[in-house]
Amino acid sequence: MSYNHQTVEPKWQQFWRDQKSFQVANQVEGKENFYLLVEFPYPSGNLHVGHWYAFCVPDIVARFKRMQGYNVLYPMGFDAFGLPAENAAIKRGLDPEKWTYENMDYMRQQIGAMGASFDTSREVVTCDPKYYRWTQWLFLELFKAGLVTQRDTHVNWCPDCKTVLANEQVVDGHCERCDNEVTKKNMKQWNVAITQYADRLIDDLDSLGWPDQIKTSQKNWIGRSEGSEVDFQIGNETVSVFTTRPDTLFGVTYFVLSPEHPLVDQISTDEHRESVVAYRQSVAAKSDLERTELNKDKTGVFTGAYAINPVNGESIPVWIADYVLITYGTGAVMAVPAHDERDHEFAHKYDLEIRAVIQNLENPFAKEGGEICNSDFLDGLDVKAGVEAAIDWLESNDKGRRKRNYKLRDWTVSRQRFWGVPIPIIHCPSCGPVPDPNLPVELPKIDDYLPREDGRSPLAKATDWLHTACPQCGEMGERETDTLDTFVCSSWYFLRYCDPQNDQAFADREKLDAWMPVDLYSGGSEHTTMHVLYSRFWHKALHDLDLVPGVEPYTHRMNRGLIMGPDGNKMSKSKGNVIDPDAVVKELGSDTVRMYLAFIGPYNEVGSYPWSTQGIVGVRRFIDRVWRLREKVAATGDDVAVPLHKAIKKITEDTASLKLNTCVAELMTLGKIFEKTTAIAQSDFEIFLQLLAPYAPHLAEEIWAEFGHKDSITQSAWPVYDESCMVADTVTYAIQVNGKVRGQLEVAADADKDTVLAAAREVENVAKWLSDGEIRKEIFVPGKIAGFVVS
RNA sequence: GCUCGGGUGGUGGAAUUGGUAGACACGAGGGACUUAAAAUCCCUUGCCCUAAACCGGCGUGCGGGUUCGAUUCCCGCCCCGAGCACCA
Repeated sequence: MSYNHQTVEPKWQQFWRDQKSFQVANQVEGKENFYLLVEFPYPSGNLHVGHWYAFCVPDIVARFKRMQGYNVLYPMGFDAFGLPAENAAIKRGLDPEKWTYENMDYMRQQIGAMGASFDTSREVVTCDPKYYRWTQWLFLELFKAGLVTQRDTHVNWCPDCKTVLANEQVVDGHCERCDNEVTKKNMKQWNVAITQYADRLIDDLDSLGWPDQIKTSQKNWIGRSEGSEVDFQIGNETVSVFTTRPDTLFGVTYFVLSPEHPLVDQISTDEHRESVVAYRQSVAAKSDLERTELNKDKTGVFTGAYAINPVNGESIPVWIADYVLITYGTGAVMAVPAHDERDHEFAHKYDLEIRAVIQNLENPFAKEGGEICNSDFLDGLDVKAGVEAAIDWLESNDKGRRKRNYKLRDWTVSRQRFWGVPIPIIHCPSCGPVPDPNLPVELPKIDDYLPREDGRSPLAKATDWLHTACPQCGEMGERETDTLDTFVCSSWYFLRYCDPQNDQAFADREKLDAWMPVDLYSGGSEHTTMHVLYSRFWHKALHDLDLVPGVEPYTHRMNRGLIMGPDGNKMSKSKGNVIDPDAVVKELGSDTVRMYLAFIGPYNEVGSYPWSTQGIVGVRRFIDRVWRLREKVAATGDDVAVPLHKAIKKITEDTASLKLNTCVAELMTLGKIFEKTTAIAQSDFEIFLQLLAPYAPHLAEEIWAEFGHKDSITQSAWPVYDESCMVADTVTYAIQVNGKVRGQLEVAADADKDTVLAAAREVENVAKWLSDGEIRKEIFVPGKIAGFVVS
């Protein structure tokens, strides 16, 4: 009878539920804890192939580690607040809460049908007041520590979502969620001081064994550069500039302020005021995208003012130009057209002086006109050494300050949207912003939750909720109406998994000590400069407040690849190339899908793999073959010790390093060997089933039970290989002449060098090649190569 | 432009302290079983040479180098993907 996954799989899923097979205690005597984390999903309403790839393939590792004797935490939950759920609800005219909870119910079923070994008793739902009470509490801890402030901020505004976005949520000038073009606004917003942690976020990466790709992405995003700050006088005002090239100070020929710089009005002369005002208006009207467009012609106007270069007292013109950004450095730059491409382009256009700096040891700051030059130092002095020398010179003349700058901006966390965590702050006319001690501050029920054009959150419509007394002085105040960015919710959810029911604290410290840091965190590469960066920061901030152990939340982070449609393109409804996992599971089974996804490519590398409707059939054929193999099982069978122990070794090592595709290949190879036997010893086949169990758990359980086992195979101990069982009686040597293989030789495994080489000479084809000349050298690689060099 | 990955059959991919390139799977071709088909099983499958096999030659993006031997190490290019990008 052929294998019927439609009855077998639900049976074992029910068994695991009934037995609470995957509920994990925080401590188990004699077992080491292992925390495996996957990113929890948005409750979008349906699981797609990407979810399967994200949840089921790491599940192989969870099951493997469990059998190896680890106490494994593999939890699941829902990232339930935020724009995706809200926008979907708006589109369908539904209540976001109802929509979200219905979706979660459906997705729980789908996740159950995967057969993944999640500990569902630890489920975390971020829109549940029992959860977001602690999101609010943690937010207030950061507020009290001075890491959260409300202030005027140059923000990214999505006109479609009608809310502020963090820098990380703007992709190439477009909203990360809806892809509309983002505009700039100046608004009073809540900011979290992630920039205070910029250095630690970079430097602590060194201690983590993460892939370089992830580390460098984060470093690029944080964008640290080292240089110095130099003061220029403009009239009575002192304006600092940040420069990475203080060694070019003698080549400064003009000075540029960002159009938004607060001093522009003050320093502009009457003669130039009109053009300055006009220019500032034209810049303000531009979107971020227009302003930063590549190869854009540089523009700017002269203010009429002059600045004094501190190193030589020279008077240089002050311009404003939008290639200088108000959000970086001091919003002002010293322009060195001979040594900076942008300054050069600008100087060329507006006919400003270009002056190169030639540095040598006798006369360090000689000057000379010229075109742009990149190598500025003679006699082997490199730029870095020159910069160091320049900073020394500036400091000895009381002009220099060493300074670091970052591209990273503070994290703007307030959102003008309904479906999020209310910011637990009360604005009091006398006391200012005051934390609300009565947590949770629940999201008010309102009928019209649509976002508004004016930038005010819809929560402002809940007037009863809005007006409340100041917890400090009792005066009537107003609640903050903005909600928190959903990335705040996800910055600590992995902590809550350690202690999900706790109503006294966000998590008990002992339980955090037991589980944290996460041993392996698998997720999508799109979160490298969003969620992963935010949560690292959040964790460090909590650590500084002595709320969590350790400075890093994740020991190892890996980015998974992408499953593409059968045509090689990203799956999308419009392309008609979407694979519905539910349909495939119905046809071929959950074991087949998960094993196929493991087989499709290495999980420890970021790649994109096209789904092959034919390829998955190959995996199903293997499952059917295993099912048929069990009929050959007897008390004793053929000797398969060598391939069996090789397979144990290979699968143990490669599962641990997430090369799951080669493990599936090895299982298939071993399956073929069993097919060639006349009978299979039950003890051998049980080892095979154990190796198979993480990959095809339902099938493995079914046959395991057929053999009379009462306990789940997931509770059995992972097989251990024995090196002595892996030694074959004979080995095959490749025989090379001048590096080319000319023959093969099978000899006893323990044959020594002389024996092998002597026999190798006699191999017919080899002898022919040796007769051409004299043997100059002999090569011997035990067990592999015997070789001769002739000439 | 800077940074980090990567380029292997018709396809997805194996194999690197340098040691028989192409495991495993898909696809393709041939055969067995069958009245027939499906399913299953067996054989072949990098390219060239050959009727076929042996033998031989070529072959891991391109060009050099080191070595008895290079997908692997070194130098110089090309291409693809990802991140950053008017960041001073």
